[in-house]
Amino acid sequence: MTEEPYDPSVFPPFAVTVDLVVLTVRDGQLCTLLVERGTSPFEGRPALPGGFVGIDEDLPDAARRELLEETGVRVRDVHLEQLATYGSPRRDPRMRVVSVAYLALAPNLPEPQAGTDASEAMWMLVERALKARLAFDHRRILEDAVERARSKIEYTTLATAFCGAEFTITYLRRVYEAVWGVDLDPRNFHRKVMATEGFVEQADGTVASTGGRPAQLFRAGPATELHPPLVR
Amino acid sequence: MTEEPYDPSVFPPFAVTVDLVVLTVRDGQLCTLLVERGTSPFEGRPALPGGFVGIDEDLPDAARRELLEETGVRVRDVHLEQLATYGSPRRDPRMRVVSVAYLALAPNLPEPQAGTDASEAMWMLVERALKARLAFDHRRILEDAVERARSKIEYTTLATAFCGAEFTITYLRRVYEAVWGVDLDPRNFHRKVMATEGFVEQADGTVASTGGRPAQLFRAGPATELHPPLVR
DNA sequence: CTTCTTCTCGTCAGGCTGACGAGATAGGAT
DNA sequence: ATCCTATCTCGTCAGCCTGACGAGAAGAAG
Repeated sequence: MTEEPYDPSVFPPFAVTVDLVVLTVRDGQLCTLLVERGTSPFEGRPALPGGFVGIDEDLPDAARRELLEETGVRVRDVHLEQLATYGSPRRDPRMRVVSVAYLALAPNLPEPQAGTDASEAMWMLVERALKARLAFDHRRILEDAVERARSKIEYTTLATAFCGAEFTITYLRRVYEAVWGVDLDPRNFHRKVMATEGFVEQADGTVASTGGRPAQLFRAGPATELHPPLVR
Repeated sequence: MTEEPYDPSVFPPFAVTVDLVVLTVRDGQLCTLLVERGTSPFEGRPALPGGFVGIDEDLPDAARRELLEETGVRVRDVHLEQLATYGSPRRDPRMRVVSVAYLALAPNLPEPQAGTDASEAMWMLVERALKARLAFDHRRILEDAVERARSKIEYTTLATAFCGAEFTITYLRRVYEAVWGVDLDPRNFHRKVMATEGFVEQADGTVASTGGRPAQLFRAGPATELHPPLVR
């Protein structure tokens, strides 16, 4: 059952696609980017952005390209990582498709602009998207993505990927609260973040106000893992 | 760039394979299963077991089939999970291949038997395999698999997948020591495992000896996650 | 019976966490 | 100007968990 080289007839031809779960925090709530399908199957249903991988295109490149085409977002600004691969024989009724799903974590992005390729893209609350009738097996992919994000911010500094270049400790806390769906004690959270070396580092501009005492601004630090982790 | 249905010419044809990283602990050392390639490219080099996915075959089924064909191991006895997907355009010089890698954790298995399909399979110390010149990008896949296994036994009960049906706490500790490459304090490890509800449960047969006081036998318990985790 | 080995149970100091008090520093109302 | 309110930041304290390690229990070997 090993490979016979150079004869394409011996291996079955698959289509390979990438699907993207783009997560962000808008107004303190976890949102994901969806597009409305314009063609059969699942016409009119919301779906994850994605598309076919070119025959000479690397998988992460395909993910970056789709992200740019469908949302106008450059990957420079977002964290992108492979999530998992979904290849059930009947997940696409037309043909055998294996889809490599990617997870993107982005800071609060503007609403997709009409008139661009991204005009059909929209942000939806994750909570609502999980109840919607998504195309293909995209609901399952979204579930897996959210669970991945929830656990990864426990033991890595990835929560800063949801923030802009500079942010306050409170904003970082709201990210955790949105992703985990819980309330955290502001004082303990502050202590914990400041005690973790390399998680955040102080930015010069030291203030920003929301009605109370101004908060100091921070940047993401060089650390990538949290020892010990921030537990849910 | 969206899909044009029913016309196979619009999407590029890929070959899809599964590759398997089978890890086990033999003689207190972490080992992986390799096969020697009999054909070009990389003829004669050690490689991960694997092969093409059938056009109507689900990905986990293909992994189970390859595992059985190349090692004689039934998946009933092992833990199998998807690791990641590797699809660099030039990872196989013959054609465009996307490989879905699976990670299998198995209890101490017998040496593959000569005369079977698995006759070319062999166990190799992971440490040594990582220095060997593996075929394709299999070294990278093996690195990722080992790192996955190392971190997963921190916060899940998966270490029991390396044990047989019944085992001692000491054997479980040796699994951790082999996978992590560290020494653990037997007394603290024992306390920690016993304090984690559902990690292990006592088996009736209460003894087994290795020169000192007999140890009690345990089975894997119903828990799947460790709260709090066992830290490296 | 003595010695050796390994398993199992305890002890104790130090660190981390959750719960919560309280001062610091701003804007807005009177 | 002064008070009020909201938020940020720093402290306190008891309780749990961890690492380091002592010591008895239970068998094998000589």
